[in-house]
This record gives sequence, C-alpha cells and structure tokens, in this order.
Amino acid sequence: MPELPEVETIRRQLNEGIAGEEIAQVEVREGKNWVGDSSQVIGRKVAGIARQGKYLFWRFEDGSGLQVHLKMTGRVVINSTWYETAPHTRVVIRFKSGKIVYYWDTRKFGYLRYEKRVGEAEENLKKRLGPEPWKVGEKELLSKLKKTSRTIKDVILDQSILAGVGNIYANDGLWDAGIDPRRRAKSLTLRECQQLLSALKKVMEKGLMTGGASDNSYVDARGQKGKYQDHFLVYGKTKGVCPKCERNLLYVKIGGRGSWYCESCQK
DNA sequence: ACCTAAACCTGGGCGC
DNA sequence: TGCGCCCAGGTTTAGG
Repeated sequence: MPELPEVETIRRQLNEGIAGEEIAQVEVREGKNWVGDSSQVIGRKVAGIARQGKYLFWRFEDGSGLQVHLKMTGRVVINSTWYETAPHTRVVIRFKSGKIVYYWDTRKFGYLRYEKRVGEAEENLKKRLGPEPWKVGEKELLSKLKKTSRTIKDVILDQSILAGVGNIYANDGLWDAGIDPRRRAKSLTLRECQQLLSALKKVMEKGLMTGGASDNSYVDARGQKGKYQDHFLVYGKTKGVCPKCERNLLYVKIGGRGSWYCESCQK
C-alpha cells in the first residue's frame, strides 16, 4: 500500500521523468479511475510534481494540474512496455516526446482528477490534512491526542491528525516506540508522544531509503519493487516474533485494520 | 460532534 | 486439485 515513503519515491521519479513534458494524448481504459473529462489535460506542460501526505499533484505550467491518489493498488509507471497491454492498466498518458505514463490499478480505488487551479486544490487539501511527522512538535501532537478517546493506532492513521502514515509504518512505528497500539491516545505522556513521533520518522525514513514497501502491489515509477518489506519490524508478522525479546507477536484488529505487537515490549 | 462501519474492487490465500 | 469464501486497507460516506 503506498504510504508517504512510497508516494514520495514516485514523486521524485516522476519529477525527474516528466517535468517539462507536454501531454499529447490520454487514453482512459477504465472510467472509474478518471474523475471528470480527461481531454482537459491535453496540451498541458508539466512544471513539476508535488505531494501532500499520500496525494500527488502534477502541476502544469498554466496553473492547472492533476490530483492523483493511488489508494491501495495504484501504480504510476513511466515507459514500461509491459503496462501497454497489462490487464489492469487503467489510464495511459502519452507525451509529445514519446514518453508514456501508465496508471495501473487492480482494484480501481485510485483516481486522477484534473484541477483547473491546482494550487487551490492543494491548499484545500492541506486544510483537511494534519502535518507530516517531520512538521509537527511533540507538544502540538500531544494536545491533539488529549482530545480524543480513540486508540493511539487509530489516531496516527487519521490523515487529518498526521498526514502520510499508513498501516505498515503505524505498526512498525508503535513497536519501535514501545507503545501498545490499543492504548488510548489521551493516555500517552509527552515523552511517549516524542518517542512515537521520532519512531514514525525513523521507520518512514527507512522506508524512503529502501525504496518503499512492496509487500503486495507497490512498485515505483520505474516499475521496480522496494525493499522495506525485508525490514518490517512487526507489520504482517503473523506467527512472527518480537525483534527485541523474541516472544511471539500478537495480532488484533484495531479500527478494522491488522495490528501486530509485542505484549512485553509495547506498554 | 464524535465515532464506527460499510462501501468501493480484485486477486491471493486459506479451509474443506 | 478445485471450489468458494474471506481478507487486505486508504478514503469517503452513511449511519448510530
């Protein structure tokens, strides 16, 4: 599942690959994945690619743009012939230069949407999203934690509180911080909040360094798998053991999402 | 207002 | 081996 490190990896590669390119043609093979009228992007030149949380924004030179969300199984891949005829290629964007961007998505949850004023779209989204873990202090985060009766895991997955954290990095971050995912957010001390924030930054930086987590569907904009799945601390480790104390990990569902933790090391 | 749960989809894994 | 069921989770939306 693309979370912040995966989306950022794609952003960097897209920026490198298509900045300055002019869109010549768009082929929408699956209408669910394009919101609105795809012909609106024809003739636009890409100025650059921005990101807010797990959202990508293609900025065109005329101030319009494209908002993209990959949801669970979305891929954005440049110039890979396999995707030309792949069964789940949903959108094909061809540039004047001959470069091609493929949007591929088995489950059809993701979308591309043209925005007449992309700067405004980014601003509107920014108002709805919380800060990314690097952009918030522990005191500011703690004051948000104190306002809710939800579990800490629920809260860090809430994009309006903290942007960019998904289930993989939430699980690993909570383990690294030694915090039980079932704890009420309001029960965290300032010190624990600081540990959690620094753990989340640490695991997400690791994710970025290793090219993201390709546990299931994720590949980068070059079609390559990441390696963070080789560094999972607890995520997905059913029948696995704690990396620290080697006791069996426990599994519970929190807010409908799989949660792995060590009863002994996470308090 | 605040919180939970269903809906959106498909392929893969599991049990029988 | 094969069938069918259940599950994965980001976000929105509907419901309690």
